[in-house]
Amino acid sequence: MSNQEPVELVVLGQSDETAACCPGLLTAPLDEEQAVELAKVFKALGDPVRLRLLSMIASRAGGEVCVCDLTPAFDLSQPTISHHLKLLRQAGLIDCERRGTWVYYWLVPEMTDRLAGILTRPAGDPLPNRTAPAGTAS
Amino acid sequence: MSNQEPVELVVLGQSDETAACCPGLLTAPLDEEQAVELAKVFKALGDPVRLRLLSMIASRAGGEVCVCDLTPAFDLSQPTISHHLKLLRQAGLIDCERRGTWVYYWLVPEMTDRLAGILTRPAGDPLPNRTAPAGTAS
DNA sequence: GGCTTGCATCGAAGGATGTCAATGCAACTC
DNA sequence: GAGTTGCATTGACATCCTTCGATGCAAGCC
Repeated sequence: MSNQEPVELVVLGQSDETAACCPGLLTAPLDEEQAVELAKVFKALGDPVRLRLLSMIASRAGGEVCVCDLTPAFDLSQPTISHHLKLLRQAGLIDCERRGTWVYYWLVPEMTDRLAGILTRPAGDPLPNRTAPAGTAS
Repeated sequence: MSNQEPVELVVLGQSDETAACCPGLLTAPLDEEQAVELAKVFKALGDPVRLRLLSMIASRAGGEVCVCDLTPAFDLSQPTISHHLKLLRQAGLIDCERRGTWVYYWLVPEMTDRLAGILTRPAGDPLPNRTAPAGTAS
């Protein structure tokens, strides 16, 4: 289950040029290819249901959640939840494994770590005091 | 320009209960309302064009970029770029100001900081060694 | 005033996305 | 084996998103 589809994103175990990547979104202009890859991950986070699924999975004590615990938490059909889980998995944010009748999901913390890093600006960045951009115009 | 539409998201200057929010996505299950608000921001990041726009704006030396410098960097029409900038602005990720003929955009670092925080897991989190989930099943 | 330039807004068109009921399939129970 | 349960996949449908050309509007220039 964890390794049957070749579709998974590889923003993580990236190769060479993209590995040099991630000084972060905020320090140098992203090139087209990097942007396309990153956008897939953010798009996966761009839905309330998926965000709640991810947080339910991530905050679970044992680190894993059975789908049977996730589905009833929503007012949505089982196929819909299954679909959202699939998208999160394809984005590399979670992974899963079947154990007997049940399927368990867990967070891939390397991916959220990476996103956090990408959104973090370099240490001594001034935070320009733009509290009042002033009436230069408008 | 910075303050004409009441549409802007307020995931930032949030009020009370949501202010207590943000121990982060990864530590406690998100409630519905938080998820909806957060999803809007991530959705804004879920497009390659917007990611590139954001990174071009964020990584700019002076901290600001004129639209006239952004538009020619893409193979897209001017209205399309304008639309993407609007979405980024509504998400609270950037802001802008008109100066004479030109409009300048800049990053709202508080928002990216907040996102980074949301995606950061608590310090001593074990990073479960799931390198090989083993053949428990599948 | 009239003209030009820079950018936003307005429809419209096509594709992508979220959702569901129906179905398929694996595993467990009898 | 037959039946049941847990989850994924399929196909259909409504909605949303991205993109465009056309247009509007503000600001500077003649």
